[in-house]
Amino acid sequence: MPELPEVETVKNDLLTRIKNKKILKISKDKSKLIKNSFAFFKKELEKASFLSVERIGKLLIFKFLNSSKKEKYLLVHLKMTGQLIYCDKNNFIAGGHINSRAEEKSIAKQEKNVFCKKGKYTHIIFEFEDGAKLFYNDLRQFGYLKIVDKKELVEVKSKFGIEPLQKNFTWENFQKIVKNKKTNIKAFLLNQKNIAGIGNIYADKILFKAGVFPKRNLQTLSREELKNIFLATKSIIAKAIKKRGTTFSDYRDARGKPGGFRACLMVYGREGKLCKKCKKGIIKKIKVAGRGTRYCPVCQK
DNA sequence: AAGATTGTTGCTTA
DNA sequence: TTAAGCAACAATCT
Repeated sequence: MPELPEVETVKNDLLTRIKNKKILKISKDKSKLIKNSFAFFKKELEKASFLSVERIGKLLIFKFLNSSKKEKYLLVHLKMTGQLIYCDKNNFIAGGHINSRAEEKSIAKQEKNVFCKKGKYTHIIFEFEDGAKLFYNDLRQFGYLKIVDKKELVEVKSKFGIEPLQKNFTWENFQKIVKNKKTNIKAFLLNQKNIAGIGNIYADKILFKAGVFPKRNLQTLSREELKNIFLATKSIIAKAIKKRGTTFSDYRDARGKPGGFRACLMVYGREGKLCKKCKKGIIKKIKVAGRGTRYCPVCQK
């Protein structure tokens, strides 16, 4: 599932490829993913160009000027299974050439649900002036696209907490957010109003690294445990971005490629297996904050 | 074939 | 008033 590192990777991939390119045409299969009317969506975006691509939490923000030269923003949330796949006019999925049916098939086999052409789960296609295309694919169709103005953007942005890789994510600020909260640590990490961008996979990974049991209440955590969680958050998010994100099932970057962080997962998806760290504990799966949660009973107290 | 999957919202309760 | 917790929702796979 795309969380901060995955969305950051998509953002960076797209930025270099679509910035300032004129959008000629937008077509759709299912418009329910678009939260504006499709007529409005087309009218605003066709003949415009994306001036920048930004990210806050797990949300992508594409800035553009509409035909009246008003600054507008396209918000894209990939939720669980959304993908933005960029493909140039020669059918290069950026980073790899698809030039034969056989090759395409073999790639589709290894990486199901990735398309250099319109596929079963392609819902929206952006066509650019140079013949390149951007595919929005979404198997479960939980994601959304929405055009907003500056006022609404500010409103949306204000709901996010601190970004783990920004300067203001300091030990002091972290302690401030924790203060007076009464929930368990996993729910705290998942809440986008506290820290922006952490999802289920990275929350489990952070708590494993910090050696903290996910159900622990914030107020019972020692200063040292909190500091370990703070440091683990920083280092894990940074490392995951370096590895271009985690692919568990559906996530792909804008080049259609899986992320490289999966091998680094210590608990997610490893229930019933021996803990890689202590080699004693068997990874357990429980429910915390309504989410499947994996932990090592030996390493996490 | 029911249950699991996760990110987010909105409702209820404390 | 605010936060915590929980159900609901989206569509598909096992």
